[in-house]
Order: sequence, then structure tokens, then C-alpha cells
Amino acid sequence: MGRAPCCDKANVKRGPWSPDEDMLLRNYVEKHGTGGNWIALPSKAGLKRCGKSCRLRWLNYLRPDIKHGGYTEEEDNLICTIYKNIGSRWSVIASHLPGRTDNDVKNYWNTKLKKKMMARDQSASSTTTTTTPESSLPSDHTTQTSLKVEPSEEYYSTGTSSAGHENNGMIGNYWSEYGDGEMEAMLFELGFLRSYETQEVGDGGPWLPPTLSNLWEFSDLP
DNA sequence: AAGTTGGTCAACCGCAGGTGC
DNA sequence: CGCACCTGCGGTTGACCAACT
Repeated sequence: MGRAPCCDKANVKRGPWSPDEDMLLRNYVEKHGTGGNWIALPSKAGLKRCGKSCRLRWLNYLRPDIKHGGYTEEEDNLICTIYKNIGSRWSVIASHLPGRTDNDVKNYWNTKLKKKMMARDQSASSTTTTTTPESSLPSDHTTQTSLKVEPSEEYYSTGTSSAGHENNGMIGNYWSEYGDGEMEAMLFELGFLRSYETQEVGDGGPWLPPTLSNLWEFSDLP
């Protein structure tokens, strides 16, 4: 016997949300929070919806800090960079783009950014023979397990970037934008850093930008 | 004007992992 | 330890709209 369904599909509404439903959900969450229980929330809020549907609606559309559309060049580059290194882990990618959701980033990538980056890739390869990470999208990897990016010295050392990180290429570029704390957390989360602790960050110790010697090779990414 | 095609995006589905009992 | 429940995630679908034929 399989698992019980999360809700009684016969008695829940599906499809697009109406303004009334949005209002009910927004009012309830703003007043009571989610209570850590999305399953029970619909009945409490007076909605005939599945808890998962409510959660999705709130996270992807109703949350007050949500941004829709209007992606900047910086966001494009960041999405592309992270995607190339970790694949389609949209929640991780979205966590580095304030106001963006995984669903939004995923849709944006699938509908626009992938083509944009491919076009950029083609134009870049027609003008130069050198391959940089920005211009070497993996042809296709829909699953994390298939992700095998060759370690590239260029990735870390081709750039002339911000002060103090001039030997870290593209990563250094992001350092200038996000700062040490953001980047150390990001790299650690992505599995680039061999050891968060050994960097002596967060306890007053000196923070050193990662080099090839203290980064995981991409093929060993978790 | 009608039909077709392609793009966009909200929403759904099913699975994996975490957690509490 | 095993089970059930819940959340979060990534892939996919389908409705809607605009552009094109």
C-alpha cells in the first residue's frame, strides 16, 4: 500500500487562484503565520485548497518580498555561474537572489536565460578559441548526478578582480559584489570550501579567499 | 479572420529527506 | 528502529497570450 495522499483531491479546489483566495491566504498568514503546518492551514484559513498548494502560492506569489521579472545582468550572470557549478538546484540558486523564488528562477532559466547564454556562448566561441566558464555551458544536465564539470584553473585565476581577491577570477568578481560573509557562506554551501572551520572565519580569525588548494575540485562536489 | 506555433509562467505531481512518536 | 507525517524540491504540465502564416 502506498502512502496516503497529502489531501483529499476530490474535495480540494485546483487550478488558478482567485483574488478572494489570495486575500484569505494572505490575511491568515500575516495574522497567524504558517504555524509550521501547511496541511492544517487551508481549513483554518477557510480555503478549499491542498496545503501544498497554499504553501506554493504563498512562497511563489503572495510573500511580500517577492520580485517578479526584471532580472538584471548581474542576476543573469550569478544564475549562470551557480548553475554551471551545481546544476539545477534552483532553491540554492534562488537563495542567492533576494526576492526570487526557485520556481521563478527555474522558469526564467528554462524560458529565457538558457537561450541567452547559448547565444552568448556561440558568439564567444566564434570570436575566441579560449574557453571560459562564462562561455562553456554544459550541453545538458538535467540531473545533479550527471554534473561533472572539469576543474578549471581559469575559473579561479583568470580575472582581475577586486582588491584582495585578484587571484580568484570570477569568484573574486562576486566577492566585490557580495562581500566576504556572503561569499564564504555561498562557497561553503555549494561545497567549494574544503572546511568552513579551517578558514577561521566567524571567530575573528583571518579570512583568506579560497585558492585552488583549499577548494574542492568540481568533480568532487557533493 | 482563422488557425497554428511558440513563449511565458502559475500550478501540479511525485519523490526524497527530515522529524517526531 | 521503524513508521507515518510533513515539508521542500525539481521536473513537468497546461492555460493563456502574442506573433506568425
